[in-house]
Amino acid sequence: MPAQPSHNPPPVTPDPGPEALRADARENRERILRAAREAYALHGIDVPISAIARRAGVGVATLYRRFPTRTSLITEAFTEQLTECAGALDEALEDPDPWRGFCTVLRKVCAMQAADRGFTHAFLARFPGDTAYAGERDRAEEGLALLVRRAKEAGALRPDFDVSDVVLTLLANNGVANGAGPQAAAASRRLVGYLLESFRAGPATGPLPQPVGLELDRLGGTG
Amino acid sequence: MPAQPSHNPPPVTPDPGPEALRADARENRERILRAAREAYALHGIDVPISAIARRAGVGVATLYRRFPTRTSLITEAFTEQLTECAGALDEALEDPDPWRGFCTVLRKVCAMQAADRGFTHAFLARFPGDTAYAGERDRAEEGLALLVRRAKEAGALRPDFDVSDVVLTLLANNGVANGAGPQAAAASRRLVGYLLESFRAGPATGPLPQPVGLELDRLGGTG
DNA sequence: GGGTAAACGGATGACCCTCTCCATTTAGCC
DNA sequence: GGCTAAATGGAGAGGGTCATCCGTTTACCC
Repeated sequence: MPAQPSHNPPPVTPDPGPEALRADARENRERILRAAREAYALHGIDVPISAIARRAGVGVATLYRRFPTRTSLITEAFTEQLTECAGALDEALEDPDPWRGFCTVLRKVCAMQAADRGFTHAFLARFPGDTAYAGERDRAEEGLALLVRRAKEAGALRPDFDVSDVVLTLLANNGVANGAGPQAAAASRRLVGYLLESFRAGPATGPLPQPVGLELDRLGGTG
Repeated sequence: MPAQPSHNPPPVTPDPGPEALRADARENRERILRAAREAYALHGIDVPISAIARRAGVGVATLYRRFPTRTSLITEAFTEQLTECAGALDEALEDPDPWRGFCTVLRKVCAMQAADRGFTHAFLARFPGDTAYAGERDRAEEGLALLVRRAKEAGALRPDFDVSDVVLTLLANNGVANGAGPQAAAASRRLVGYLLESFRAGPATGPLPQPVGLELDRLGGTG
């Protein structure tokens, strides 16, 4: 649907969208995102913008024209992984064995956390006034609650497990992923192994400390 | 043993030690340490030196005269807590029930982590070329290994538990402590509750992922 | 009380990071 | 091939932190 040639005035070009860009600009946009993902995965979320620009082979101004603020770049860079997480949850929900689905999704997301230094930061960080992920997050919370309920009803997940314990797991895994250096992946696997054993319904488990109402959006690094 | 009055030349005054300071200087030194501990506990280890100096009511230069580098201040500020940890371990070793001692020391150290934002950072951070804690650390590793062996021999700790799983626990707890904000303490308690259940020797536990040889001194934040 | 060396603190330099400006280059269309 | 608007990139403003310098103040000893 080609537009009228002479005047088709978008009010203030609020967000042209990547498709409306000139070919070279779109190419550069992709290069920037790739460079950002690599840099975040390797060095965490604190890498300077200039380093990303250098890695992408573009000037700083180019980066800023495409991603006006630091957080907009981070948001965009991790959308792919967030989608992957959502996909893992969907798969888990389709598994006829809810406990297996539960284990699989936790293992998968934790492995992603361990493989990418920046991912967790982006995943858990509070983006000031940001609603970019809100939709995904709500959907994830619903799906998670459903999965947990099913696993409990199947008698495989302990009854005093709380949905917020998933967030607890992610936070704990985050600590391991960020702290264990080159052994992050292996350490994360072992932690998740321990926790899943704990989560499994068993004969004689004593009372746990109270669950905490951790929510995905109330988490955040240093605030 | 008073020194000769006129000439008793220490080569380059390598480290006068806090006792040799003038009264006001020693007072200020204490004020700085107190302010640093407060600030680190509240805001994490990233607070600027100037903020600590302001909180202590001294100038920046005074702080730097006493603690020439940023890390030297951090090291000194957390020595107290490290000593407390070592004490907790000693108590645990004296407990006739090694499993109870094991649980107590893990609970205690994790609670300290959760209560103090900066503590874990300081505890786990790699201090470049630093050997200040080396002695304490070696002693802690020995004691920990002994405690773990006793708890296994008592049949209370699962046989495939590895000493490095203590570090794993600390890292995981660190993630929770840093991520859960105001609920850090409660979240940490719940995590430790789950993990201790997993660590307890039980009838039918499947194989765990391989242990990782995490060591106290090979850990570190972002490297 | 007076002398002296220790201690003090504000100003300052060096460095790094985020984000902007503008002269120059380049892609897309006729 | 030439025109035009989009896109580019380096230089630099602005803000923040670490660490130092030096003129002034203060504690300690006699």
